[in-house]
Formats: sequence, structure tokens, C-alpha cells
Amino acid sequence: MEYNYNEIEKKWRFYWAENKTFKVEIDYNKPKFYVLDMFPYPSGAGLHVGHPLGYIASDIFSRYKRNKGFNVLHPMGYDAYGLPAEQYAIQTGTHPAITTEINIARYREQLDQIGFSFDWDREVRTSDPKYYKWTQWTFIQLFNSWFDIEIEKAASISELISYFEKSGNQNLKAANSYEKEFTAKEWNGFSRKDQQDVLMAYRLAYLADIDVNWCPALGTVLANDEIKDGLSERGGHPVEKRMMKQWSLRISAYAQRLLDGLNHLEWTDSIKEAQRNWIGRSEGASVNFKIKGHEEVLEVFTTRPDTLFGATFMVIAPEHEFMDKITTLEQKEEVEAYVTIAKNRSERERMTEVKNITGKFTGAYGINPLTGTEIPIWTADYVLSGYGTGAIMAVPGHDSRDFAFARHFNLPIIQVVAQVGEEIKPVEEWETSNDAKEGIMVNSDFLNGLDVKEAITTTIKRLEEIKIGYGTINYRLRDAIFSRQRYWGEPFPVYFKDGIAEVLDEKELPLTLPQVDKYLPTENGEPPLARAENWKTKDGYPLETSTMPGFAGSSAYYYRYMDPHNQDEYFSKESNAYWENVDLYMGGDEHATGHLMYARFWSMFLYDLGLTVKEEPFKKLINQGKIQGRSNFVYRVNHEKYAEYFVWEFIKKQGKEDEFEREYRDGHRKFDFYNKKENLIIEIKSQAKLEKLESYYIDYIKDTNKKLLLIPIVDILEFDESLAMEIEKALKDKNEGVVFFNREVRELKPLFVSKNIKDRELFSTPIHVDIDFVHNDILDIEAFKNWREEYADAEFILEEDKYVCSWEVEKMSKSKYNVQNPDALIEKYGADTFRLYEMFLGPIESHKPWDTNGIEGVFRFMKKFWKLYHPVDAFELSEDEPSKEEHKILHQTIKKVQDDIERFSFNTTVSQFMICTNQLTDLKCNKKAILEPLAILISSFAPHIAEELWEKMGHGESIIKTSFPVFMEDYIKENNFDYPVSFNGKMRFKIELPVTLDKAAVEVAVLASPDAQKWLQGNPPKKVIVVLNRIVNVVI
RNA sequence: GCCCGGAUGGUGGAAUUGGUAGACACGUUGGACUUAAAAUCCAAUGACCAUUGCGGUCGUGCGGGUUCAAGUCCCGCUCCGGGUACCA
Repeated sequence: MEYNYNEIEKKWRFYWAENKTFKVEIDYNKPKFYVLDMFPYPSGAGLHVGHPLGYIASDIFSRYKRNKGFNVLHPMGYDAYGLPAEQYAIQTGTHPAITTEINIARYREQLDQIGFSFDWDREVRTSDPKYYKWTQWTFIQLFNSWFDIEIEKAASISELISYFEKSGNQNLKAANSYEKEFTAKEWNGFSRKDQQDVLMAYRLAYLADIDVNWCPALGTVLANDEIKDGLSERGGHPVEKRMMKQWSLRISAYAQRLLDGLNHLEWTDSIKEAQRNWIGRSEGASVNFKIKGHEEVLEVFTTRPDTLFGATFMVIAPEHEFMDKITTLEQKEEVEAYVTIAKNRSERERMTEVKNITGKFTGAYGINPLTGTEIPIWTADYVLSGYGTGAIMAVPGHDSRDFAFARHFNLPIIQVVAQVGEEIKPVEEWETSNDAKEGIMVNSDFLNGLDVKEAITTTIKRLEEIKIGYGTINYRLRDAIFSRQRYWGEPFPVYFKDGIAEVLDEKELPLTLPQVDKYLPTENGEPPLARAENWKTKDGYPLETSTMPGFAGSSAYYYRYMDPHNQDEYFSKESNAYWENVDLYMGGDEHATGHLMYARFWSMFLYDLGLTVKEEPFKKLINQGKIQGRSNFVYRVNHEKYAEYFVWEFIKKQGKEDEFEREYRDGHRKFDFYNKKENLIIEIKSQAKLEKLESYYIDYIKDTNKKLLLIPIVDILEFDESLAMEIEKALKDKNEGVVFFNREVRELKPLFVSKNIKDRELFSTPIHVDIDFVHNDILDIEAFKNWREEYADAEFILEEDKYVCSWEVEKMSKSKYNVQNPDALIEKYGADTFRLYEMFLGPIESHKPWDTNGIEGVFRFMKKFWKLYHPVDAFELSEDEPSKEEHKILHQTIKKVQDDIERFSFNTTVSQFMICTNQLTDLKCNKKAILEPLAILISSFAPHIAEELWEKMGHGESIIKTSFPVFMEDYIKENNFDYPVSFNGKMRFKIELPVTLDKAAVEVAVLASPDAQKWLQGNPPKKVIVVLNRIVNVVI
């Protein structure tokens, strides 16, 4: 009986859907397990083989966990908002919802084909009003919350208001962007507008002026990576910096919690490291510098307060608010010019010109608070307005950028830290600054002799005593801009009343996305939603016209899956108490600092609201590697080069390479070959070119009295005796000033040369060929000819009757003709083989090229596996008691499969299935006692075939409902162990000994063996190491 | 520059705690079956030397080290991939 995968797989797909086999509900009798995939954006291209990699892995784990007795939540949905659909809408007028719907249908079809165990009843889509109602709802909660630093938690705005009413903001510890202080009395005297403005600076979702990349031509704000060389990536329009009112989320308030939380997560170190760097915590001090002749003090942040005695100048960002105030009249013109330039420099320019040191002296002086010294204040764009206070104290002796700046502008440098045992050199001789955060303080008054660490704490203490500074912590993490000037996203539940932003009542949610006539900004640059008719509240107040960004919908979808149809709540308390959070999250590491950061923030906020039982959303994270493309290349011959090569080879063959000169130059003229002795030039060109240049050649020959042989390329490629004779004749001809022609008009056909043909690289260039025409790097010539009209009559230079292509690993992309989509493979081999093969490719985390060559082997295995159950062409299992050996094979496999799945080593699991199948085949084993548990083992990898066999074995329920076989140590216990015996660490022979022997007995037995005698040659060993049931090493 | 990851046969990869390097596959070669092909099965397959057999030497990017024993640990590099960017 044949392994008819198509029929089997169709049957079980239908069965699973029909019986809702994977539907899951809260079940207090079972432990829960939540397996989640990063949900996909449904693009128009559909899935390629890279997408399912993670899905297959998580599906295997889900199925395995179910067999292990867990109640597994394994949902899937769609990140359905996104730019491509909007872009398509702009071009075609098709509503993005329609495009998205079509794409989702295609995704679903493809996903279903692979046999995933998703509970589709829990599907969510971010663009579904029933879903984004809760995205909007969360926004309202963020808007109505502030962050209390005292308790490190979000709290309600109404509490904040009563606090202000009682105590003002002077002693309040809150994450905010409000700079002034006020008393309760002042607060109570503020107008409503003023009060709201203050509150806005405390909200977790707040409106603020943000410097953005505005592209006037596109009428939109662009992300940094949408800008290439100062122009928009799409369309190449100019981009300018512009202040715009944008919604932001105060994620920075959670910096410390986001940092601390990492310690308890089972994520890869690299992702955790990336998040730590992104958060960028630095400990240091805030120090106030008086400015000579001004009342204002300049606050700086430094991680090295210990080096205060080495601060010889200050630098403030060109955007700094004091800029205008402190710049002196004499410097004004120069400084203003500099600031204008600095502000307009794009990020990219700044990046490429890092080594370009620029800056201007403002004319003002700061006063070093410890020494009283006056130090100049400069402005330079290496100081960023967005980090710290936008101002620094420069310590050129111990900071490389300050050092470079000081050298460039000839500013003083003072050494204040010395390395232990270092010979003190005058700073003038230094080539670099000494940035090391260790050493002993020098030239630093009361700090002298302290080490750096002590000096830092001592300095901070002193600063705090004299009230000019304090120890503090700075984070690099910036608040997240939450507005997008786009159509296809969640509308903000916000309206404006008398210029004050207010949120809608929760009862009015969802605020659905309105229809618009075009998906473009309005003529005066407003976002597309401004085109909607009646985009107002029912009281007539205008609604916010921006929409939310992609991460809005994807930051808490994992909670919605717990209770996806709840109309009254985001998700019920009960469902969250049961499912808690995601136990295993599978997805790409490209989301390290985006999605994974926002989702954690969002999750922490919901936790603060008391909605969830866990602060962190994803306990364990596995990053599946990207599947890269494996491109194939054919070598297209450059006819002219090839012909020249050919002639040169001919000349060499005649032994005349000394007589000829290649690439002969006469003045500005260049010819292919020149024979000095015979005064003969040989020029090879296409027929057309030769004809065009004919008169030019004739004139040249007349002037120089040389002989010229013009050969069209075609003649050479169809090289025969006559051409050889022609060259001979030309060489012998004594007439000067002649031109030899050889004319017979024929057409050049495209010519391709196989990879290993000698000197191929001299006359051909590689071009991508569709991988569909290439099997094991051998080109299917007929298919290639049919690919394109221009190749229809192509010719090929073969090696051993084959055309061999070269290959390279590249990104999978249409333009490289290396895209593999799963449908064709599933059609050809079935979903089970496909699943197995994707896993067999290599470790789940590593990036690897897709190569279909190996899939045949997996397919062969599947057929072999099927044959175990169908030994004589029909399903037949024997009830006989298995042999000891058969038991051993089974239990070795149980152990290996279990261990490997637990450590996500799926490629080695597949190997074990192969080993097991090979061994059982060799034993001609078709015993039910072995093959029944084996079907369960493989069911998480190849569910269709497993279900089919399971049913044939007489089971009435899906194999997913059964239990994973129990591993029994006794079955794999051996009486003997085959000891590898090494001499000086090199394995020489093996000896089988009872496992019960102790070390001494093993040593005796080994040394007594004839093999050992041979190596010892009568000498006693220096030492013998015995590791029981592992290895013996003899040192001689 | 900094941070992270990686480098093992012709190819993908295995070796989980320092203990038999190359499991399992692909590919290749030879053979069986067949009128033939496909499919299937069997054998060989790291390199080099030896070959009548037994064997031997080298070998996990490079150079050192620790150890009875190193792909695995330590030190110093090279190359490749990814992230990040004047973060005070």
C-alpha cells in the first residue's frame, strides 16, 4: 500500500476542522501551557518557506505538551494593519480592508495546508473593531494614568489632581516632562487649559512637540529607516526636521522595571543584551554649573563626577534652550550660523561625518563648582539635546570625544586619573585620552589618592552637601512616538475641545475607522482621516486625525487570545488567572528592541492596572533563525571576450604567444592582438561594429601600412579550419596596408558556459537563474530555454554533458529567483515531509540557507516509516512480544525525542526518527507494542501520517488526546559497555567489558588485552585514567 | 568604534556535563533489480600515505596555553553575519 500523503493529509485536515480537535478551554484539571507565535502581517506575497519555520517548531512543542498532559493554548491571528495595504490603496483605490481580507484568506489557506494545531476559534485581527476597541481602551487608560516613581507604578490621573490640589508638584516624584514647580495655591489658580497642559506632561499617553522627519511631498512623517541620504526611500523626496504635535507613550518611566525584569526571563542573552543597551542605564551625577554673568545655572549629567577637577570646558547642544541667552554679541553671528547648519544636518549626515569635529565658542563661561575656575562654554553637535540635559562638562583627559574636541580647538587638558604604576607623561604627549574607569585620582584636591569608584561617591556626597548636584541615573530609552499620519491604523479615541485633548467615553468605543475618498494626506498636509466626512464627536468636536502605529495592536494581543470574544472586558480575570502569560514565545530576533520592548511595557502597564497576574508577558523566548535563499547562477558568455580568449588560446597552441601582443595600444587606439614581426593587427568585434568602423580601419591602415585582420565574433565561435588558414595567410602576406575581411552575416546566439569550464571567469558573467530550473545544481536546459524568449535558442558549453550552476546564499527575494513557496513542496512531498524537512535543516535558532536538495531524503524516510506499518503492501501489525533489542530501540527513541524537544533541538529529533526507523526496518519489526508508541512520538512532527496510522490501529480519537509514551530506563540498560581505549588521548581500539566492573578491574582488563599489549610494547603505562562507562585513557 | 552571534567533510549539520570528531541526511562513486528508466536495495565516501592484508599520519578558521584528554575551557588574533551609533 502506497504512502498516499495527499489523501491522508486532506482527510485529517478535514477531520481536525470538523471536530475542532484543537479547541481549548480553561480546564482546572490540567496544567496550562501557552505557546505563541509572533502573529504575521499578511502580505500579498503569501508565505514563503521562511515563515513556517517558527510555526512548525511551536506547533511541535504544542502537540508534544498536549501529549504530556498539558492544556495548551496555541492561537494564531493577524497583525492586519500595515503600510503595504495602505500603499496599495493609494495606488489602486482598493480599500486596505479588502486587500487585507484577501491576503488573510491566502495565508489561512497556506497555514491550513501545513497542519497546524491552532485553535482558530480564538483568531484575532488587529484591524477588527471588536479587537481594536481594546487597543483604544488601553490608550484611554494610558491617557488617564501617570507614573509614580515612589512606588514605581502607574496610578490614576485623578489621584494626581487631588495631590496637586493639596500639595502642588514640588515634592512629587513622578515621571514627567514638566519643568516648572508650582504650589497647591498656584495650581488651584490655574485656568482649566493651563491645568490640562500641566497634566498632559504627566500622562503616560501624552501629546508633545516632537522633532520629526517630515516629508512635505508625501505629506507624512518618516521613520529613520525610511530615509536614505536625506531623501525619502520611496519617491526620493526631500525630508526636513519639523516640530509636530505627536502622541507619545511614556515608556521611559518604565526603564528601570524593563531593565530589572530581564533578569528573570528565559530569553537569549543577545536579546536581553540588546534590550539592556537600548534602555541604556547610566549611573552618574547631575551637577549645576553657574554661568558667569547670568542667573541661570547650567545643569549637566556626567557618569564621571570624579573627574570634575579635569573639566576644562563645557559643551551644550545646538538646540539647547540657553543657546540664545548665553551667546555673547561678538560670537552671535558665527554661533547662529553654526546652529542653523547643525540643526539641519540629517541623522545620516551626522553619522557619516562622525569624525568631522565641529563647534563654536558661545563667548560664555561656566564656573567649575569645585575649583571656581572659569571654563568656556562651547556648542557642538556631538552633544545631543535629547540625552541627559543636552549639556556636558568636558573632561578631555578622560573622554575620547572631549579629547578630540580639545585637541582640535586647542583647549586645555588636565589629567586627573592615573593608572597604578603609570609613568606620568605630560598631556601634550598623549595620543588618546584615558577613558578607563579605574585608577587613582591626581590633581583633584580632596579626591587625590582615592580610586575612581571611591572618588565618584565622595564627589557626589560633596555635591549634595553643598547643594550643587546629586547622584542620579539616566536612561537612553526614549518615549515612543505613537502617532502616524496614515489611514490604515487604529483611530485615536480622542477629540479636541477648545484646544484641549480629551478622550472619548469608554462607552463610545470602538471608534471605527471612517471611509475616505482617498488614502492620501489633504492638500494642506493633514492626515488622511481629515478627509472623512463628519470626523467629529456627536457634540461636534473634531476628532484626532492621526492613527496609531503598528505596535499598538501587537503589544497586548497575547492577552486577548485568552478571552478573544469578550465584549465587556479586554479579557476576563478568570481567563488571565488561568493562562497567566506566554510560556513559550516563538519569533524573529528582529523584534528585539521594537515589539518585545513595547509589549513588555504594555504588559507592565496592564499589570499596574490590576488586570493581569503577571508583569512580564513572555516567559521563554525562542528566536527562530531566518531562512535565507540559495540562489543559482548560470554564466553568460560575453561573446567578444570569449572570441578573443579563443584566438589567444589558438595562438598559444601554435606556440606563437611571444610574437603577439595582447591589448595592443597605438596612441589612443586599442586593438586585440598585434604581431610585430609581421606587422599584423587582429581585431575581433561584432559584425555590426566591424561594419560601422570599416572606413575608420581602412584609413588607419593606409596611414600606418600595417596589416589588419578583422574577424567577426561569429566566425570564431564557429571556429573551423578555414579560419585558422585565414590567420596563417594573413601572417604570411607580405603586402602592407591591407585589410582582410571575412564576411558572412550570421546572428549571435546567447551562450552559457558551465561552472567548471576552464577560464570561465575570463569571458563570462554570472546571472541569477530561477531555482526551479536547477536540480542539485544541474540546469534543466529545456526549462531554461522556455523561461524567456531571448533564451529560446541559447547555446551551452557543457561539462560531462551537464550544465553545472554555481550557487550562493542570499536574501530570499523575487528578484534573485530564489524564493521557495511552500505550496509546491507540499504538493510534491506532503505537509508532513515539509514539516520534518524544515526542522531537519538545522538548529531552530540559526540562520540557514534553504536548500531543497535534502528534502528527498526526508521523503524517503517517510515512505520507509510508512512501510514499517505496511510490511506486505497492507497495514499489518503483529501482536508478538517485542525482543529486548526492539524495546531498547523504542526507549532510546522515547528518551531522545523527549530530551530533544524539551531543549528545542528538533533537527536531532528528526535524525533519531530516521535512526529508529532504519533499525526497526533492519529487524523487520512490525510489532504493535513498538510501533504504536512510535506513532505518538512522531505525531507532533508529522501529525497527518500519525493520525492515519493511529486510526488504523483501531483508535477512535485523535492521537493528540493520547499520552506520551513513558520512558523506562530498564529497557536501555546494558550488561556490557564497549570501552573506547585511548593512548595519550588518541582512540586506538575498543573493548567490551561488563558495566559492573569497577575502575581497577577495568584497568586490569584493558591492560591485559592483546591490543593494549601491542601499544605498550612491554613498557608499563605511566598512568591509566578510567571514567566508568565512558572512556579509558592510557598514558605512555 | 562598541555589543552580540558564528566558523566542523563536496553540502546541511551531529557531538547535551572536557571523554570514541564527522551521528543523521544530501551529493558523488560502484553494484543489484530492470529490455530501459524511475523507484527500491546493497557497498564505499574527511584528507593524505600505505595497500597483499594489517595499518599509519594529519585533521573542527589561525597562533599559543591549561589538561591524562580540548570542536568544547583560557589568552591573543583572522574572517563572516547581525545589532547599535557622537548616550556624556
